[in-house]
Amino acid sequence: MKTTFGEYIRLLRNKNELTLTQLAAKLNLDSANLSKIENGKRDFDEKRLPKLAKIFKLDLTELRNEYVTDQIGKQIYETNCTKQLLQVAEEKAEYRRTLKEKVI
Amino acid sequence: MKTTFGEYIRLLRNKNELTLTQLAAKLNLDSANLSKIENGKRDFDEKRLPKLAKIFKLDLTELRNEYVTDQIGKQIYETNCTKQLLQVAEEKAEYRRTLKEKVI
DNA sequence: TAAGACTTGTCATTTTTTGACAAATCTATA
DNA sequence: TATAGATTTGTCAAAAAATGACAAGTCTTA
Repeated sequence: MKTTFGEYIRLLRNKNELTLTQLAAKLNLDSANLSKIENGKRDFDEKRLPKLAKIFKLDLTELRNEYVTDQIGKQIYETNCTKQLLQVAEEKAEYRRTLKEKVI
Repeated sequence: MKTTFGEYIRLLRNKNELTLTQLAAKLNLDSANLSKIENGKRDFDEKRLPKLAKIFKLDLTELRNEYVTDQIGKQIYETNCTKQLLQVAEEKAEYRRTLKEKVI
C-alpha cells in the first residue's frame, strides 16, 4: 500500500532507530515540526530532499519521485479530481510541453 | 487541443467581444493582472470562479473542473511527472481517501 | 499620429508557509 | 507511581509567496 511522504519518513526513521529529535537535528529541523510533517500536518520542504537522501542513503531521484507523487496525490485528493479529470490534466500537461517547445 | 486556463479565459473574452479592461472590471480585477493571467504569468484566483461562471453563463462545476485540471496539469508539467509516476500519484490520492474514512 | 488595447515591470500589501519555543500528553521502566 | 525521554499540539514571529495597484511601455488600427 502506498503511503504519504510523512509516513514514509517515519518508516525510514523507525527502521533506522532514530528519534524525532535525532533525525530532526540531522535535517536542521525542529523535532516538533518534524512530528507535524510525519503526521501530515505540514509539508516536508523540498529543499531538504538531498539531505534526507544522504541520511538514509537513498537515490535522490527516486526520493524525489516519492515526493512528487505525494504532492500531486495530495492535490488530486484535495481537489476531488476523478480519474477522468486526471486524464484531462495529463493532456493539459502535455499541451504545456508543446508550448515550451514553441518558445525555443 | 486542450488549453491553459488563461487561454481559455481569453477565448471566452474574445468570443464575447470584451476588452481586458471590461472583463477585468466585471471580475473586480486590474486589467494588467488579467493580462498576466491570460498569458500564464499569474494564476487565476479560485475565489473568482463563481463570478467568472456568472459572467459567461457557464456551469460552475464544469468551470471548476477546467480550473482543477489546469492546476494539476501545471504541477505535472512543472515536476516533470511521467505517466507512470502519475499512476503512483493517483494511488496515493486513493490512499488518502482511505485515511479520511478511518478518521470518521 | 492619436486613441484604445494590451503588456511589462515594480512595489506595497496580504496571505501562506516556516521556524522556534513552550507546554502538554504519551510510554516505558526503575 | 514517579521519572525521563519521546512525541504531539498550540502559538506566534519571521520568511516567503501570492496578489493588488499603478506607471510606463509596446502594439494595433482608424
